Amino acid sequence: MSKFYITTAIHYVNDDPHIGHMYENIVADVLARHRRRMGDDVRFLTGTDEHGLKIERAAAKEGISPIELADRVVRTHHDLWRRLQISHDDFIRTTEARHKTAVLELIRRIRERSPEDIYLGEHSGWYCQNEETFIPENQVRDGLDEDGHKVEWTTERNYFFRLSAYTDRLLAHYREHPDFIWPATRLNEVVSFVEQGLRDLSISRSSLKWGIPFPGDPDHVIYVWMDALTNYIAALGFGSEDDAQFQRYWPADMHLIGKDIVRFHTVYWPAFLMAAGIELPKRVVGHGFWLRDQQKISKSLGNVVRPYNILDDFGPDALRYYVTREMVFGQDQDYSDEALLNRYNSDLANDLGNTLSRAIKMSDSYFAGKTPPTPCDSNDLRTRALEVVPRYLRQMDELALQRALDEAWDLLTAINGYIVTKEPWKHFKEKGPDAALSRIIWNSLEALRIVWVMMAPFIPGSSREALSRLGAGNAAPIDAGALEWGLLPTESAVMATDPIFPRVDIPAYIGASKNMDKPEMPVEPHAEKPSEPAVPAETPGATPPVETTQAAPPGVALVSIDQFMAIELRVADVREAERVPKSKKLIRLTLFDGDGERTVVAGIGTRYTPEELVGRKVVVVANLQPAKLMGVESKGMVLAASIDGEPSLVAVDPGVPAGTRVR
RNA sequence: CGCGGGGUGGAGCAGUCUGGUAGCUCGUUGGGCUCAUAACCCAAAGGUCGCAGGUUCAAAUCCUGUCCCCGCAACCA
Repeated sequence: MSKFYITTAIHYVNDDPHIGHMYENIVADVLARHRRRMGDDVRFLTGTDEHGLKIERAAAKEGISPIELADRVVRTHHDLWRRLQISHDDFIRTTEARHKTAVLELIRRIRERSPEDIYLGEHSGWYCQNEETFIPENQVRDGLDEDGHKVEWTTERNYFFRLSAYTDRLLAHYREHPDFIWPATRLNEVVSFVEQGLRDLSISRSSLKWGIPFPGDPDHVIYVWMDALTNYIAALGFGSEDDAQFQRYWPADMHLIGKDIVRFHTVYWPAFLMAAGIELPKRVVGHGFWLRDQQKISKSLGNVVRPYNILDDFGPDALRYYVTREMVFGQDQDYSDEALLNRYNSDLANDLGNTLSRAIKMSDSYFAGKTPPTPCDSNDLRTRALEVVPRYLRQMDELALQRALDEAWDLLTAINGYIVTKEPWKHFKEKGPDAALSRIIWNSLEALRIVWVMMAPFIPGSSREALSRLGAGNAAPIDAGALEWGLLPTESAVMATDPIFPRVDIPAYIGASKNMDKPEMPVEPHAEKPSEPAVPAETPGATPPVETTQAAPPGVALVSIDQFMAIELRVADVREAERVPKSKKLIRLTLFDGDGERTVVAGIGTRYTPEELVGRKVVVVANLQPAKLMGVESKGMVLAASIDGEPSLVAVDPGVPAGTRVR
């Protein structure tokens, strides 16, 4: 029996899981269920990443400890995976003792085996006193971070991993293991990244407290990737007294992750393992993203998809089927409830469910509530099944889930065709339930049984139910053997009951739940959601988008009239306007504000042309801290309403002279 | 020359690596059936595969150029 160890990324507990996380776990689950049924000794791991600044600060904001926050969010993760029938064998949290043990052991081994590879060095960056942390370069503007706090160029002593020493070894590994990274386009990206040469990696922070203390230097905690990635071996008991599972299951057969974190899994992680003398995972698979209206999902766009309503109303299998059927594995795909429901109606209700109903109904009425007495071992359906099943298995092995489903449909469609051709209802009227009719119905049911067995990893709950209704037995194993032709028992009770996938009236459903797939619908309503602060771009585990901070909703923080008056808003005339070279949406405006001219750069180029701006009156924030954008100094800011990123300038009546105060 | 993805019948996509009658799902139209969930079956209409060159007996597929769209990054003060 071969083993199969598959992992998802560990999801960051700053928020409830969205469609991207669900997709990842569903795909991993489909693969895990498939391998299990093919007889492999499967180990399926998922979990949560709980350390880091983002959690630390979100917890502080709520006045609770980080672990309390993590505990709470983890509950919703568990809840969701249970509802989606994710069959993981283990769930790891980076705050668990076993995880800490493993991380410390990994570092110990690296130091023992490659003493030069972890060293104390200096890390320089923009440090914010107020937040006690380094701010990524792209969040620093003009000496201020995103929240307007002052930052200083600071040097901190950190522990480093000598990643630079692994360039050649990594490249050699990619060459010798072309399957290491999937799909191939990702491999190319990684190779070209590594070929540019690698820089050493900072693996500790003294400014951060919520993490694992660095061994031998408790002023530091272990930073991000050295912590997070280790979960894959920590869950197997690496570094503990009982590492039997590690011996058994490592190296992982597949790390399933989002395409955004492929680099960390194919560069950092293998380098760490090489340094420690541990075998490398066999394969890293980067899946695509779910988009919303062709756009990346992000909180600031307000388009985070959490189809909990679909789960409530249609159960896990509608969602499981949709995400695996609709997405070409590895590529991006647009999500919509409507597309999901169309799939549900046309595939699950009309094809899968309806065919089940019609076959069962006939067996029920022609053969007294049972499967027919006469089986059949040679016919068109059997021939088709014998062709389809091996193709299906091949597609499953190649991660072509969509095509595997296509194969199942090939047989399913053949069943409908077979029934129409044989016209069993006519046969019954003319000749009654004879052996010929028995064979026709039995063949249909048997082919259906195989279809539903093929569907089992994708829609396990419905498959179990369908097989039971078919008379295949409640407890019949859904294993590799179940894909053989001829297993349906004769004269076994069938259940002709309600449709397994009732059709849905899509316009009515969508009309009735306007906000159905709109954002922010948690599994369980939280009393209060932490609005998380900006985060370093390198967020491990959090699959798709690194979500950006959204401005607080109205009514959260009140400002006094004095505070408001401190902002000087003025009417200004646009005297000149031109696009900032090479920029997409920046326009450089020369404004007359009553006193003199000033240059303001505005990000309105997607909506306005320079020509139409000249001569307009705009409202400008006159006393804003200047900032440099694309090399152009901007002294102020033009007010505009923004609809989905499309700006619309705030206007005043034409007669208002430049310089007039706005309030 | 920043990095990457994409442009294929009305919609959404596969096919491109390994050139050889352009395929799938949905939708549309006509017919059939009545066992089934207004389901199912058959048939038809509908595409010069973004554009222009080139290689070739043959190009959606290979090469060159070009236009457009979308992510990331840079620039949303």
